[in-house]
Amino acid sequence: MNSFARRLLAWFDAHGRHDLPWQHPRSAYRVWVSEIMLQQTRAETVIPYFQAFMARFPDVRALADAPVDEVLHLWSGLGYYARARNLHRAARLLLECHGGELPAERDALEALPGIGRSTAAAILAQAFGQPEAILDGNVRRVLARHAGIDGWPGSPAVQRRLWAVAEERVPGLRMADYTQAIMDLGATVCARSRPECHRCPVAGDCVARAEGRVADLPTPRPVRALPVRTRWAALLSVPEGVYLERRAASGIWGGLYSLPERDKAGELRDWILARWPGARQIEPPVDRIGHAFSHYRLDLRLLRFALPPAACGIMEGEQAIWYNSRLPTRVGLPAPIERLLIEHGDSDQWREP
DNA sequence: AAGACGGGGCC
DNA sequence: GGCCCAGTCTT
Repeated sequence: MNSFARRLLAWFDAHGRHDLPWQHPRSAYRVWVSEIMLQQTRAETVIPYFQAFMARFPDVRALADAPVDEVLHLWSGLGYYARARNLHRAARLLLECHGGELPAERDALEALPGIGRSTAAAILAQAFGQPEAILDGNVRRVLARHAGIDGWPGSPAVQRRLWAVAEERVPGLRMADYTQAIMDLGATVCARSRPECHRCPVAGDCVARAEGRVADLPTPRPVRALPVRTRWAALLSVPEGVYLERRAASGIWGGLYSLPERDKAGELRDWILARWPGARQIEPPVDRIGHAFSHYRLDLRLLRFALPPAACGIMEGEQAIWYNSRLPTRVGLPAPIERLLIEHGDSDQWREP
């Protein structure tokens, strides 16, 4: 075993995290779900979602048998909702093609939706003990610093070098522990800001440490300004609730339920009045929700409407619901929309006086 | 190769 | 308010 892995494992035995929920018990299914949740999301954020998910979907069959809306419901607030839809699709594929078990082969894993190179490797290493290298954000940071690799890790050339280093250092033994160890080191000691090099088991031969470049590695992504996108949304109230419709499966908030939206206020108003001729706009007319995505900033402006009492019954359909925060429907909601509905609570307050 | 895709935690 | 995270998929 190489010296890097040996020191890391000794550190892990003494200081690593041994109490994460997906470690007890460590089944392939639990490792898989945890790895998907952990994509782009911190462990502390994931833990409560993981617990709720396992309570509701204890195995592949429970997940496959559930309606996708319920999976999205338990994913609400976690973001990147394609992950949840892929997880659900993959569970159904596992039942069809792999007897409901996760395959222990890299190609078969990577063929499942939502599983790429790193996640496949994480499952193989942690659930099956195979000598596969992972390369997630934490590992990228540890290796870029320890090996002194310059350049933004998003670029293909830098990625290739990082993968090569990651593979060189795989120990072959204790793969579950090693995989957890290198992620833990990145999550705790070798953190993005204020790394604690004095506590690092591999600081002795860390290139960034030796060259005083710990704070400069890994190289940050090139800067670019975020565009602002303005959209108009309608808060349509009846005593029974607020009108929500299912969004398209792809794109922002895919598959979640949200307020009807248009690019222009006029388009939105015209659509509403055509559908509900008795709708009346409520003053003050405009409220707004600001929301930052990784690639643009959303300025969502709200128009409020009260509908005639009979409106509710007409519109019930599979793609639209009347949502009441006191009797929440089990569907996925975007985090800022859920906050709005909770803040305003009872829909009765939007009724006309 | 580049862009799309969420939300929260941290500074 | 900016940065970026336990990546993958689409184009």
